[in-house]
Amino acid sequence: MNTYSHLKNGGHATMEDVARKAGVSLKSVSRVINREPHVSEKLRAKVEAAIAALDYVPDTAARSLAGSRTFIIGLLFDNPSPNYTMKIQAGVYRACMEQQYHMRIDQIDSSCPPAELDAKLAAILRNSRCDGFVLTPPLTDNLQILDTFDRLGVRYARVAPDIDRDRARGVIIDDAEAAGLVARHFWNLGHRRFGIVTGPADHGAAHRRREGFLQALAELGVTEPVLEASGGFAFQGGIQAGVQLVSAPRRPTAIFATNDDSAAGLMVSCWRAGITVPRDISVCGFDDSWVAQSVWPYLTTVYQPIEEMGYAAARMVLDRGDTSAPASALQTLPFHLVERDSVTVAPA
Amino acid sequence: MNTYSHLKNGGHATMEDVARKAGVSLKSVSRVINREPHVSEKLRAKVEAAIAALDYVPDTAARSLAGSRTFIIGLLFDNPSPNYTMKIQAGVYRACMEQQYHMRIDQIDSSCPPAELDAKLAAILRNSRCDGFVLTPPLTDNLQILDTFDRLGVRYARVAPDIDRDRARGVIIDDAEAAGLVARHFWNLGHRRFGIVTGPADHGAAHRRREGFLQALAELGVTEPVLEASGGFAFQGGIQAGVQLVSAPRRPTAIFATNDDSAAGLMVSCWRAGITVPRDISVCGFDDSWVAQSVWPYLTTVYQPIEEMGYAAARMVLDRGDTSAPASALQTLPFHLVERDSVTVAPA
DNA sequence: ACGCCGTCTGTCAGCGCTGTCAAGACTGCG
DNA sequence: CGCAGTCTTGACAGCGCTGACAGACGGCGT
Repeated sequence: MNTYSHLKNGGHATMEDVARKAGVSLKSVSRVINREPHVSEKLRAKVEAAIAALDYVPDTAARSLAGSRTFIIGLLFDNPSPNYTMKIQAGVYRACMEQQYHMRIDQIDSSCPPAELDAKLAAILRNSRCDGFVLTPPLTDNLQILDTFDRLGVRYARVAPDIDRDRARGVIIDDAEAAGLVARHFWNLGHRRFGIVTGPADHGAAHRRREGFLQALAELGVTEPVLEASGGFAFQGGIQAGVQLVSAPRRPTAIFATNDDSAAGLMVSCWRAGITVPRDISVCGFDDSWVAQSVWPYLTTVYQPIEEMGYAAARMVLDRGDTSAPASALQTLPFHLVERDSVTVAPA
Repeated sequence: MNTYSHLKNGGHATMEDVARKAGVSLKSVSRVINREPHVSEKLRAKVEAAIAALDYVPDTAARSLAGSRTFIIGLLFDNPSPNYTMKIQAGVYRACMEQQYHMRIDQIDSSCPPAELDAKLAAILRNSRCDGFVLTPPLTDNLQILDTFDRLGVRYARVAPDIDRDRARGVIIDDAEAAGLVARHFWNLGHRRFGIVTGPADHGAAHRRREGFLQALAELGVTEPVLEASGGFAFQGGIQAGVQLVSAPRRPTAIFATNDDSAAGLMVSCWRAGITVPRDISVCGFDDSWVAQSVWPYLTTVYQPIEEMGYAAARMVLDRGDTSAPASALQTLPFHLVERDSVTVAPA
């Protein structure tokens, strides 16, 4: 004998219950729920009161069966980093909740042969049609996926797009500017000899971070060449890069590792070479990922609003009504430096 | 002018198309799809041929609207560790794909006040009714959730349950046995003085790992007391535990950190104290998480089949038909030792 | 021969909602 | 005062599928 025993349906109010209670037609309830125009204030109030009274929640299955929307947005990823993916996911999830949407998740191995990728894409598009997709790196820059979506008129937003940036909606941060911030931070602490652990050659963000760092340094008047070593955005790569950097004749006093994983590896190399971080060398990472606080000393790093990027991308997919923004708008989100323990003043 | 232009629906075959093509009734197609009994081989073959020919995929929304199933299973988590959660999620996802199910994800903050938790649960149960849930730690052992689900007759499976283990379906590993394996591994390498970094006091698995380690050591004939320090399953805690362990008068030569994060912290303490891992001290972790390969030396650790646990739990929720197994069956999955670089023979 | 039961197949009414269409209530204007 | 145009509301037919039910058929016992 529960509160809802007056309802035919097993405990769940339906739109019909709401309509009856409010004394209006089914369609009017539907209009209120979908925020359609041309609904009088009075009617809206009545319906909303009835909805609240009955604790009514529209049935997604029925809505998508009857209407043209599916109330699902898909998150496509192919990222080995669980931290990154989880954060994006949390953001997308939050956006979905706000709009009564569901989130679907699909992993795609973008390194597989084109034919296989095609099949996988077709399966995703067919099995559960979504109202839109959020693309995360490296899928963000996969032309095959982009072309397929554009050809089929599928709605999507890109997280951290690199190539062809204004091809579609996307969310980015200003990597070059962030790297410049690191450069100036080092400089202000008195550092004058610099090193950088670069990322994968074909990775757009990695490229922009390097450029930004180098250019800021040049603007600061640094003439001594910056030592470079490739870390491939990986822990192991960071170790190897560290070995090179640390044994250089004129050793840098400050090294910018372009992501946290390689920064962690770099620090290991320092330890092994008997160099104390940050006393002898300052190390700055990028991402503020989980690993930044799983190393010692805790990593000074650039915070990237990854969850916010997921959120923003999802909103771009969701906000269909908003025709004011062009379909290819790029949104730039703020970053900031997280000062922890791996960076300090230059040694005397 | 695409391949499917003969279909009324926009490119997607419906059950009606299949029925017409196979020359059978709608209901017969439905029977084949749902693997209902009393379907002749001949009819099944015809229908399956038509399904294949039309590339037909049943519409989930329609199925759940018409039938009693929703084709959604929910994954409830409240775990700060993205690694763990991602792995569980991958397993659940795989199980869902196999059965044409969707996966829903909901984060619940189990530390919030009971009233709030109740509200959150009600919202989840109401907003998108699921056919069942997978509960991950620490939700697994949350009595309020368990009670609510049992009272409402909601189907669920528990990942790594601790208390009240045979209250419902669940997937576990034998933590005590795994810890024993570590103990014997140390022993076989000649270690005779041991330490352990324990986990949170109220954490069942942490407790069992400690017990298993201690008991195996006792069985091996170790009489010297095992040094203990609490690491709370965290990096920072591992550092602190390491400080204690490392400065002990009769320093252990082998330390079992009951999870990888605390093992990473422990190793940091070793470095800082001028102790080389594994030359001076062998360190073994537990979980084989991401961090195990983000430290140097790479961590020897116990692999826990986390993704498999998610998969198995999801299967328990999905396999409704299988009445052969009791509703409270526990499934125990295998683990194994991953030998990397942080454990070696005892120093002379 | 008959009825009974078990197997196989089909008919049909919705599930809860939205899109379409149309009607009623206004408004402004000639 | 009448008419077109706009705003507001409602009636109704499905969306694609499943559950309940009924009919057809063959083998069995009596």
